[in-house]
Amino acid sequence: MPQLLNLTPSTEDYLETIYRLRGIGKSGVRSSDVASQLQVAKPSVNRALRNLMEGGWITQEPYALIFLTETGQRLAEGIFNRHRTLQRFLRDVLGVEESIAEADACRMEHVISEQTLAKLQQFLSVYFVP
Amino acid sequence: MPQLLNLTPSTEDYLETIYRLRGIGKSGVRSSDVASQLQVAKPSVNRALRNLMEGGWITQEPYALIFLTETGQRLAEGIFNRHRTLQRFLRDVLGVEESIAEADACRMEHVISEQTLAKLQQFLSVYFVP
DNA sequence: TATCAATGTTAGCCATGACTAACTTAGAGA
DNA sequence: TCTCTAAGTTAGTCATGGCTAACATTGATA
Repeated sequence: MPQLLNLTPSTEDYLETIYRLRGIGKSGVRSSDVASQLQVAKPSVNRALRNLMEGGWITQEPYALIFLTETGQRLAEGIFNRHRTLQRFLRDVLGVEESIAEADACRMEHVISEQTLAKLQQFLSVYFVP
Repeated sequence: MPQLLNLTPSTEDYLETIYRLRGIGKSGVRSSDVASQLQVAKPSVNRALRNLMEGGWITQEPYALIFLTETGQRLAEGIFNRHRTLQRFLRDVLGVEESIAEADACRMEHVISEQTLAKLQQFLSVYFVP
């Protein structure tokens, strides 16, 4: 478990959401879109963004769009990768319903080790075309 | 996800620990053993026990041993079952190292759905003798 | 049986991460 | 260009779940 323990599950969720809303490269994300996506109030986002800025994972000028930094993007990709791997495994290997697989992946992505992730990926690559 | 969301991960950990320390039936568990097992301070246990009592999952007279109630025991068995299933799956199916599988199971047991648990058990029963 | 060390409890602090209320700012449209 | 609504921010509250310090109780042993 490498950087896993630097970010809390909550903070990982914010980072992943910014990534998924395409806060990549030159495009940016609005704070209120993060709020509605995660179903939280705007001030909750505001505080989380401050944490993410202090960690150097995003940049944001006051009242402006949110952008991932290079390291933030790498980190978000890692989280999203865990999510996608778990989701595929639950759905395609175990046969868990789509929506339940999605919800479970959302929670499990914050707690699995690097090794378990690697083994899951290995399992998928053997049984399915990636 | 049935009663899952009634208990927090932390509270589930306390309940499971009491169960594993054999707080079953007529035998009881000492508060300080829970503390050392979970590596937390005694007052943290004390507060958690109050929550567990309010939920009706344990009984404890002041300064005396902790006992699981009937519903507490059932709940703890469920948590422990999730733990054991995950651990076996990670270790025996995926080939994750014993100690890492244990640590992952410890965290994942609090977040997986009933359906995913059932699918994991089904998978194990097909490939291994239970 | 008196003592004292281990166990259990209480009170109060801190960080996290939600929230609402109240404000400031930005920018689109009249 | 003025206004006014939506977006963003600040301040302050609450619950959870850790912690330490200090106190209370119990029970084994001298």
